[in-house]
Amino acid sequence: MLTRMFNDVSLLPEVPRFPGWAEDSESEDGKTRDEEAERGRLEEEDAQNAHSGMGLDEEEDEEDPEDEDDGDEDLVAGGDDSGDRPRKRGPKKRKMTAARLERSKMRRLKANARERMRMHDLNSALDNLRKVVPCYSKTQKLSKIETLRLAKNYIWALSEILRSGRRPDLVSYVQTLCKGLSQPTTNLVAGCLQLSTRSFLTEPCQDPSRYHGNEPFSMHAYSFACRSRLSSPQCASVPAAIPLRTHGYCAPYDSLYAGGASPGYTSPEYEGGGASPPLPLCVNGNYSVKSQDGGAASPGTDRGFHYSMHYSGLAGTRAGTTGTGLGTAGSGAGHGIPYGSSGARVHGENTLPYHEMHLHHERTPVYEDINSFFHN
DNA sequence: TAGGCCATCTGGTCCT
DNA sequence: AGGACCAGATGGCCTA
Repeated sequence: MLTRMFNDVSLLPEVPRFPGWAEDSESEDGKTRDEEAERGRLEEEDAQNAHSGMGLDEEEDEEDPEDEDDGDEDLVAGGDDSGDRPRKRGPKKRKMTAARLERSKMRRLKANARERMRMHDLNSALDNLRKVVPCYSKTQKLSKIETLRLAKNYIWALSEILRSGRRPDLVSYVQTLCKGLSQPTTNLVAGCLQLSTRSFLTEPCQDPSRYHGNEPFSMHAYSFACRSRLSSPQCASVPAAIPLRTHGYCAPYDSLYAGGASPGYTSPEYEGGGASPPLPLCVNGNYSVKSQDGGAASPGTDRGFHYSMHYSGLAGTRAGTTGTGLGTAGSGAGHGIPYGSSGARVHGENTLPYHEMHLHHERTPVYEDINSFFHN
């Protein structure tokens, strides 16, 4: 069930795809080609093993020459009914004839293959989960347990935002995300959010008052367009700091409401028409602190390039970019959490080329509910 | 080298 | 009988 849910991307918020993700080339069922190739290879291996008898217990390989005939009617109570020992209860064991042995081997091999596939599915689902939690890296994957913990914290944080109708400040947000995580993962998440670990580990956590804000989700103080990566030619011409919003909602929420659902939001900076899509502005929080200035690392070596808040709000882009009515809607519904002020600011650097931002999720009724909730 | 993480195999249990 | 799921065991790989 969980596996199915994780694999079913339609159940997940819309995720803009990073350039690196394109390599995954997922097939319809969410499996990558590599995984499918690997699966095929393993199945072949199993087929070969079935003939060679690899991976079987030694005792199973022992054959009783007396049982060469089909001994289905030969039953042994408890496996041993000789001597004075009382007969064991339970179903009578059948003698392992050669035929039964062979069938047993085949069953075991098939079960192994199924188990392998099941675990691959589970891992694939975990990979999908890694991509939608706030800290994603292709080069340094979160462990399974850390992924689950972070996901739980992330869900909790989002739920808290929805429940309270207030925006948390960055520090408390990161504290929430990092609750129960290991130190390395905590550092990673903090790095993703461009927050020094020390700045929040020393603070008491979970202060409800941190979810503050008189104007829910107003982003006047926190609107930063991400600086375009110097290495990204598509973004090279984007002004360094363009307010994501001049009024109203913050980036991630904009992306929930975009596509015409957000009355009053038409950022004047991006109202220009024309067929060419606007340059995307993002609020990705990147790990690459060193590349804040002009010394941005090259894409090939930029570790931080993968550490990203990939649910970047595309608030800088005008609504309805794709002409589908969905526009940029939802593509930022996620990590681009509106932070309250705690001195920490989110500086995104990654600006994704427009064509890298795939809108592969339909808007769900949930988004509509959220929309109506915040507009009532 | 110890410890963490992972993939795989395996047997048990439950369900169809 | 067979499949799904689970947990224990085991060995490999990697890193501090």
